[in-house]
Amino acid sequence: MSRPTVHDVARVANVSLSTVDRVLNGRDGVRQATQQRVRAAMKQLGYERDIMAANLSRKRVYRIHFAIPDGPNSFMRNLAAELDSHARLALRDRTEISVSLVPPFDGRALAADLRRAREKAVDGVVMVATESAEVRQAVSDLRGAGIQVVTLISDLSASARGHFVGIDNVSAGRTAAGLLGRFCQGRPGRIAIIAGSMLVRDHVERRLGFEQVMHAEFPDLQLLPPVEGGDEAARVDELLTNVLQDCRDIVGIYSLGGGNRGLRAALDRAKSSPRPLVVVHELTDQSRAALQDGVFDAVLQQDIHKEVASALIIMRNLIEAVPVDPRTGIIHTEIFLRDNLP
Amino acid sequence: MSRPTVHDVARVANVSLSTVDRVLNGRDGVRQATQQRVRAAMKQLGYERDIMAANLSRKRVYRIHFAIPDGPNSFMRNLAAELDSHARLALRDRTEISVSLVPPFDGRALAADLRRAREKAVDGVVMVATESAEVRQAVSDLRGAGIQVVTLISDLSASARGHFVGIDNVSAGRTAAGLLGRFCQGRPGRIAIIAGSMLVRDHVERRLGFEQVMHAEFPDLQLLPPVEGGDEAARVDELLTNVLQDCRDIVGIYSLGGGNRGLRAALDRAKSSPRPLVVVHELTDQSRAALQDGVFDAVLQQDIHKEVASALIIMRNLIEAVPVDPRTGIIHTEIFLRDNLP
DNA sequence: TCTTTCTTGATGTACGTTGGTCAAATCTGA
DNA sequence: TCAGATTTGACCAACGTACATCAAGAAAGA
Repeated sequence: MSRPTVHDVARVANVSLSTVDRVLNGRDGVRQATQQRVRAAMKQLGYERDIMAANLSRKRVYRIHFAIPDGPNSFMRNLAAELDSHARLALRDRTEISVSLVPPFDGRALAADLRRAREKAVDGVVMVATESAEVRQAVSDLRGAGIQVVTLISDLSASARGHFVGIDNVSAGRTAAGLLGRFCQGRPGRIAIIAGSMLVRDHVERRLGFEQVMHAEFPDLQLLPPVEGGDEAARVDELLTNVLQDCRDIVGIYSLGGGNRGLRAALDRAKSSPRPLVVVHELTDQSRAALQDGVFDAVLQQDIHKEVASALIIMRNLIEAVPVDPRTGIIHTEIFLRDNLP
Repeated sequence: MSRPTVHDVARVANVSLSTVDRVLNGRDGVRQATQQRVRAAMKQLGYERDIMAANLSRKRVYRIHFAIPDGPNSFMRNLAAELDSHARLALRDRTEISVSLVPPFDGRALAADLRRAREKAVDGVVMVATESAEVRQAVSDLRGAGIQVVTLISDLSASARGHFVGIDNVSAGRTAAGLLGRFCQGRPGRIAIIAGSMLVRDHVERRLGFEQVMHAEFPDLQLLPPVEGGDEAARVDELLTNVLQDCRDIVGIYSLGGGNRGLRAALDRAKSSPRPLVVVHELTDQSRAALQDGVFDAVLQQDIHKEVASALIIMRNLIEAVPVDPRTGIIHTEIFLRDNLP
């Protein structure tokens, strides 16, 4: 009726409890033939070790380290806050969370932090990745040391990470294009793209998806090459102001990174007419207000709370070598219009 | 360093282990004053009972019952399949899932199933609610018997349910209107609304949100009164065909329930030109194909997998009397265009 | 003061697992 | 066949909690 225990396995395999334990925990001193018997019994009974009892016994604590970008970017600030609130709750589940803030878009700094995590001998590392050879090396070292790695929000290419948690950024870019294209319907002109940095994969992928759909479905709209604002409001403001002065026929803007305060400031100053249609990422106080005021038309968002929760669940499963449902890591991109603001 | 245990509480409160146990588990025979001391010690130490150890000790199994609508509706079929796959995994967490399929839109049948669940003395019931006095009574009886209730996908009004898991349906309706309105830009005409039944709250709420935004923001578009297709393809086909024949100036259609196969059949037969813009709910094989073929323009979706996972987490917390983070139950409405199909 | 009732403490067993120790049984090789 | 190594079994204490029993102590009523 209820689930089988080691005792049941021992009885069926006709060995002692100790032997089952030896097989289960990979200790040596068990003959090959006996191991087979025990494993057969486990399979026959459908035995699964009771993780909770096991953890209780060995006083296990999962130690998980988060490496996330520092800086004024309000999205990352929210992420840090989210981690703080999770840290308290996670203790209930024997999970200890540490967080370090690393300089954004700086592969070397991230790699250094990963090395520190390896020395602290944590069980797992969750990071917002920056593309660089050093980072890929550091990740591979972590995995070599038996430490699980999950990328969050921004992925690493061809890396040996365990899993990625975040939205499908190519799809997000395509969505942005689908919306912007339809919203601009029958109004030919140019589209400006503002990114944070092409060193982070999420931005690269968003751009890719955006351009795919724009070229294929809305050939009337011409794309300007992306400008990189480093996710900083002041820089975005400056760059966009220049762009708006240079091109008077901008009908749409896609901002796929941070610094939306600067975006709005530039738009308010330019007072173009008709105003360009604007799709941005991340719902913050600024972007929400801009949506309500009709300055932005759509905001694409990822739910940080759910991302952190997913990352923790996946980490636990990876550490326990439990098969991970790939759907767990897929966070859907939410679309906010003025009408469905929460 | 590590979390405090009952032993620590006993020591600080200067009582025996037995007394702490009595207070913790609400057994009687402890003086008021002593109870205070113990509780104070728990607060001081930040003691939280180790649920895993507790469950191990008392051999607890969470028994959770799901009552979901039966019928050919592919959305509900997916839900049933999802529950099956969860049932296996949940055993790991000491959770036993039972499922019963009840006739859709039938308050009496649902209430009867809830009564059966009460007699089986499960720990919690998750249901897709149908509005009816009998259901409300049955829910109140369940809670009276100490059984937790969570509504899934469709809520109950003014009910004593513990929580709701699902999308914000008013917001979904508003989103549909925002999209449909913009897509129909500058093309005045009439909008048809197809619902399943006004006995389920999700449909009522979607309609409400849709009409709010349509009236406020797109006064050029006139709304036809909703037709009720019972989420059945054949009936939807028939009803919509009639509507399309009666009104030649339909520019948009919002289908907020099931039966999208019928919707598409009717559209294919009518061959209106220009074709009406269509927003529907739930991504199925049919709706996906229609999106790709350009017959549907947007599909709003809720992620059943995440909903079931959330419902289970919330149930566990309710049963354990752990405070529940209200965000856990909020599932975001996903929007699919042709460009971001997964 | 003595009995009765209420309150508290001490102790033990259990849950399913881990991780020991120690001795007994079994298998090697010479 | 015997020493030596290898494999196995029997047992125990722990993890943090639940739950039961019994006895000791305190408070209340007679």
